[in-house]
Amino acid sequence: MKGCLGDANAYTTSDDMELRHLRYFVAVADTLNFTKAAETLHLAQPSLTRQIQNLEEEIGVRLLNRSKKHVALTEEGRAFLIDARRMLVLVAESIQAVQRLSRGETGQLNIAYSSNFSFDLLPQTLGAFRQSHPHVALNLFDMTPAEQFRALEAHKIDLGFVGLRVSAANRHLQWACIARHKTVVVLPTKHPLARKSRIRLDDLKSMFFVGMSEKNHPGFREWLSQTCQPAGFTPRILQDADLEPALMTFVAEGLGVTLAREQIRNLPHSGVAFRPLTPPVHSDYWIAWNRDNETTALRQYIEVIKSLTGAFSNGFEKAATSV
Amino acid sequence: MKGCLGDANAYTTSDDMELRHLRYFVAVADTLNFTKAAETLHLAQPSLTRQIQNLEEEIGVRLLNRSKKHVALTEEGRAFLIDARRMLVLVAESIQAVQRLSRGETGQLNIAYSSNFSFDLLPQTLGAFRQSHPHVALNLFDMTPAEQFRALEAHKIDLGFVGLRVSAANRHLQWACIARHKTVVVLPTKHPLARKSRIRLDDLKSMFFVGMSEKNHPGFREWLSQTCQPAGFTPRILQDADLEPALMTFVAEGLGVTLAREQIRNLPHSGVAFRPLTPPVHSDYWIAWNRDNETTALRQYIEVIKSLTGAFSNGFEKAATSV
DNA sequence: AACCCTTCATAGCTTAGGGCTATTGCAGAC
DNA sequence: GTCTGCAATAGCCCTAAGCTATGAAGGGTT
Repeated sequence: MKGCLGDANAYTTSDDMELRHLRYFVAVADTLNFTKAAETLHLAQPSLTRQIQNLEEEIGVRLLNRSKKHVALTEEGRAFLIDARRMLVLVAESIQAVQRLSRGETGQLNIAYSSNFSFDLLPQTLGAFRQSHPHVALNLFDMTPAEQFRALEAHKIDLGFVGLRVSAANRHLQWACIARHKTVVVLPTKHPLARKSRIRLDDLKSMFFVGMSEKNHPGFREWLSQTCQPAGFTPRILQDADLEPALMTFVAEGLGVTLAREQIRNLPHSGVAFRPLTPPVHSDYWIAWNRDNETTALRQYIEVIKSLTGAFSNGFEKAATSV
Repeated sequence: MKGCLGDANAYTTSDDMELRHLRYFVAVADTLNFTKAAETLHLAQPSLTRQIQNLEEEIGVRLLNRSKKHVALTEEGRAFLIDARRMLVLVAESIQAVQRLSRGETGQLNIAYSSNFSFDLLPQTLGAFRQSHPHVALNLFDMTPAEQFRALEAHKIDLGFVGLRVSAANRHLQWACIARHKTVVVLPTKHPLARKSRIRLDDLKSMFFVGMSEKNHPGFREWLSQTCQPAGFTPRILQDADLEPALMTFVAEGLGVTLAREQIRNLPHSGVAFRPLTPPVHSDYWIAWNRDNETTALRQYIEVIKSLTGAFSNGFEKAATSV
């Protein structure tokens, strides 16, 4: 695969043949007339003659039989012509392919999301992007946020719908806030506070909390603390849940209350009540990707996401996208 | 396939990309280090830097991310690297293929012969050639001499075991005499002359002859006349045969006598006798090929033929091969 | 035969650009 | 901070690709 440095044979395959020679040779072979070929190449005939001579000398094989008056391909010339055409086609196609790639028209996007927190933005953005970029392959992966961060670091995915922004994360990460969700209090139905239709943060000051494990949901504790900070307390977390269903169970069993995005209501639940906060508190939803992995397709997908989110919650993404 | 002259897109696929750019790019991609890549290319680093810049500018796509200190491939770079390697491999392989072709190691040989005149030289030469040139494809075609001449003219075959040399033929033909056969008189068994064990040409002066049709065996009449000329007569041909079996039948039926190579005895015959001439008369056996079609493989096959024929009948081929 | 036309090869000049050296500028490492 | 490693830039040189002019050799025409 590499340079074949030590190989004596590789040396015979002359290193100063160039595509120019192939282009010229094909032109001559097409017309079997140096003068006409030179014209179509916008070239003087002696230059062409010389280059073809160089080519033949280079590979050590006579490709053309020139009798004054008639030019004909030799057997070798016929064989080489086929290959020369193939090479030129391959060159042109490769360039076009890479250009399409750089325009975001082709490529792959590996996207991770958390199924536990299904929200309708993902399919919506995928649909819109697929329409404008039909030749980009979209590969979806269901991962916990922690898995997403690892996959981002290992370059296994290009974009993660991670939810919470993590301050301590890999500094190569790029972030964008794509939604702002209402935060709700999750508490047992038989909890005294459940009788109130709206709950103040302050009401939660002395409560025990159930949290999401750092192992699966990095940033949850930090987010919870920051959310409660305006009320002047730090939530005391008694128990961690690995996944959202466990969180619901723990709350139902009275191990504590918690805060979550209002989408958590979509999860199946029993014995659990949801109450809005008053005044309302919002939680930003973030996506993350690798700064050094900014494919055009990725950038354009993020643009699609932004334009869609901007449509239903305008005004905040300017601040959000700034790192 | 051709130049795609009118196509606007073809213009974007820049015409001054060269294999050099690919070689350099692959080197850089291999090491991800301009300085080291330049070394392995026996090149100064600034030159390499410039060429890679040119390449990127040329195709309009950033292939490498250079942060001072680290060089990395972009998505586009990864894609292009694969193609670049493919192209360079194709170039090297094409050159080697055409070189093998020019050394006669590969290729095709289309060879025609006349089955009616099977003589052991053809299989013998094929066997020897196959051993020294195992990768040359040998295609055999059974044709009458006339068909061979037409096929030679149409470049459908590369070499014909035509037998008789034809003076009026295509002037692009090249000839070689590869054997000298004894000429025998073919006559009915009940013919008075059949009682003699040896016949003088002179004995045939007043006979009627059976010949081979010009349509299938061009040159036969000429050969017959020239053979009889030393005896001072021109054979009178009453009847032409299209193929050798018919010739035998005609002779057996008493339509006339004829002359032929002694190999004609190998054909099934009844009512026909063969008698040597005294003094002995010889007939040269010729092969023919196109002067403008002299593949190396063909040339080497002819060499094999000559060396084999030279082994059992030395001395005559010098004169014979001269046109 | 004389002539012209076509076409490839050669000679010699010009110049673009590929390569070189020297240097800068930046980012990590110590 | 200083040192080191490495890519980019600046500016010069010289190879070689391109040009014009000319030669030479067939083929066709008169």
